[in-house]
Amino acid sequence: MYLHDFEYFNQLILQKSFSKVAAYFNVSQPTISSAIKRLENELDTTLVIRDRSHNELIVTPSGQQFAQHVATILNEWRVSKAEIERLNRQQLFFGIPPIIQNSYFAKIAHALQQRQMLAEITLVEAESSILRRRLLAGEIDLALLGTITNDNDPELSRTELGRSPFRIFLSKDHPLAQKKAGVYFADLKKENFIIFASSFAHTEAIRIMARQNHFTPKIIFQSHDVNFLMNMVAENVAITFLSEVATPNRDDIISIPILDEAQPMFITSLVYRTNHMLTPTQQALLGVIDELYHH
Amino acid sequence: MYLHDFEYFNQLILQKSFSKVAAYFNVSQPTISSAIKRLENELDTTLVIRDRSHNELIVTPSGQQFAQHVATILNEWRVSKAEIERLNRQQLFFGIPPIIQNSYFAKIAHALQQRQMLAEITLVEAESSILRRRLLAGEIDLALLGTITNDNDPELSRTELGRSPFRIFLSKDHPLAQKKAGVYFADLKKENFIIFASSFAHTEAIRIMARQNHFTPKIIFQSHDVNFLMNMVAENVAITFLSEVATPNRDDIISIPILDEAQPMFITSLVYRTNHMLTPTQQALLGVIDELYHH
DNA sequence: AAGAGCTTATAAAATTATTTTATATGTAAG
DNA sequence: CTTACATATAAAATAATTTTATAAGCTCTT
Repeated sequence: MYLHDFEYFNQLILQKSFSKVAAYFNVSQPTISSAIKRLENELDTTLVIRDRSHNELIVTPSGQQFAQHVATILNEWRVSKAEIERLNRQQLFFGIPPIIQNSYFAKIAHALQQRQMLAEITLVEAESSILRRRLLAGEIDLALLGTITNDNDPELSRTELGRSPFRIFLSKDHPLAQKKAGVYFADLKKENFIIFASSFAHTEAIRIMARQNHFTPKIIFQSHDVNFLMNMVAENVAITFLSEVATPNRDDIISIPILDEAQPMFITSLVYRTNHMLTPTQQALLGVIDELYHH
Repeated sequence: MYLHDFEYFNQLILQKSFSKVAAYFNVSQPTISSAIKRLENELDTTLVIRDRSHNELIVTPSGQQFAQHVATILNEWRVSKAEIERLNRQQLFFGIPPIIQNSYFAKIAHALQQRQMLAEITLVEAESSILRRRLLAGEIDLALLGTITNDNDPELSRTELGRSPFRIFLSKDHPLAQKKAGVYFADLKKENFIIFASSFAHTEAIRIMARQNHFTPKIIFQSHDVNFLMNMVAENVAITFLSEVATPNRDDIISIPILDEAQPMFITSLVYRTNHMLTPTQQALLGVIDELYHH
């Protein structure tokens, strides 16, 4: 039984055509026929029904069940290859979302440089939801993720590093800047918002606040760049809603808390695949991050 | 790349000897040599170091990492085969631990018989921890499990059906039988216990109570048979500690609650593999069980 | 209703890959 | 220095898959 047979079957389920799968793999059509027949013999079942009268391919319950397992097997095999390649190159792919990068990576990088570990780390900058997907696909080894729920994929191991509330960021000249004690979200009905679009957690958080308060905030602009966002805020064009970890180090912007009883929290977690073996470097990185967050 | 190569590698990690693995699979020794070399070429890495000076086999970090994935892949493949075989035979292997069987299976069986589903179900009677292992190995499809924690394996999907406290069961002639309101566990220091040994949840629960109360109960006998246990209790030989679901339908035995503030709960859950596809029969069974528990 | 066009199946030949056989090499122990 | 044990190597044998060529089933068209 060749591993190839699994690839063939997987594509057959996706493409529902023997000949298209053959074209896809640059093999002849009978190759696919015999591969599927091999699998059916091995499993002693019918995986697909070739309904030529309606020119369609019906996947039997066995076939559907098997497709699930095949997807797992092929993913595991691809993850192996990617993971071992990085292991050989002594490269750790470390995912970090922009918001967290802005606030934490300078510190993390400094600590890593002291330990001469920076060269082994390749930074992958992407939004948390994308990093999550790439972790599952084995493309990155370790990631910091920002979320607002505690949900976890079974294949991922997650350690919560901290949680911070969301705040309102506004120009020091904005009238609300005086309200150091904070504001209720409902008080922001008339405000212009500029929001951070590159984080599922942030867009989701603002959606939750909006629904709880039964109004739609006036969003005049969305940006994927926190710096640009902050510049706009400093110019008093609009206010923004960001997690506390995004607090910029500048004196023309004030942040005030939100006083609503129920509000989402921005959870920062360190995540890796459950069946990923941590190398010494990776364990050291975990230690560095743990220290930075907890001491 | 043959699937066989994964089996060879897996055994090599376990047996740490090329020739022993060859003997294990009834193939010649060079077969293993070349299989491992194939894998090493494919992954472009060294998986094992043949240290002939010390006559030992060292598994490299890549090899260890890969071994993890290989174990997953092979398990998935075996699960596929077992699962599809049952699917073809229209057989559902349903695991149930003795305690839960005693209290619930009569009702479940009755409901299933009404729906003419009993013939499709093969009952697997075993302790929860064994059922859990067999679920993971793909040997059974669905199980009721009794636990005292909410911990869950990532590969298993678990639905909590109910939780019940533990109680003390004693003869109607036992002095404590008058204490209908219940007793504190600490009051049982002088009592003779006979305990149910076939349930990790039960032995664990009594251990927890013992530790909390800083004493070791006087266990005069352990049994794997709840009926025998109850007969001993009826004879006033000893008292026992069981979850409420085990309550027998007989009038010579009294059960009283435990009054301790902190005490474990016996959680009954319905469990199946996350990537297991539910057949119509299985969905119907889920419905039956859900109805019995919640209505 | 016959043929074109599309899809999948079948069988034999060709190809490719793995396994065996036979042997070599390296190391420890006697 | 020889034996024993473990793994590697190379060529031959074997086994498996893939290709080629062709058939068969079905729909649609003319």
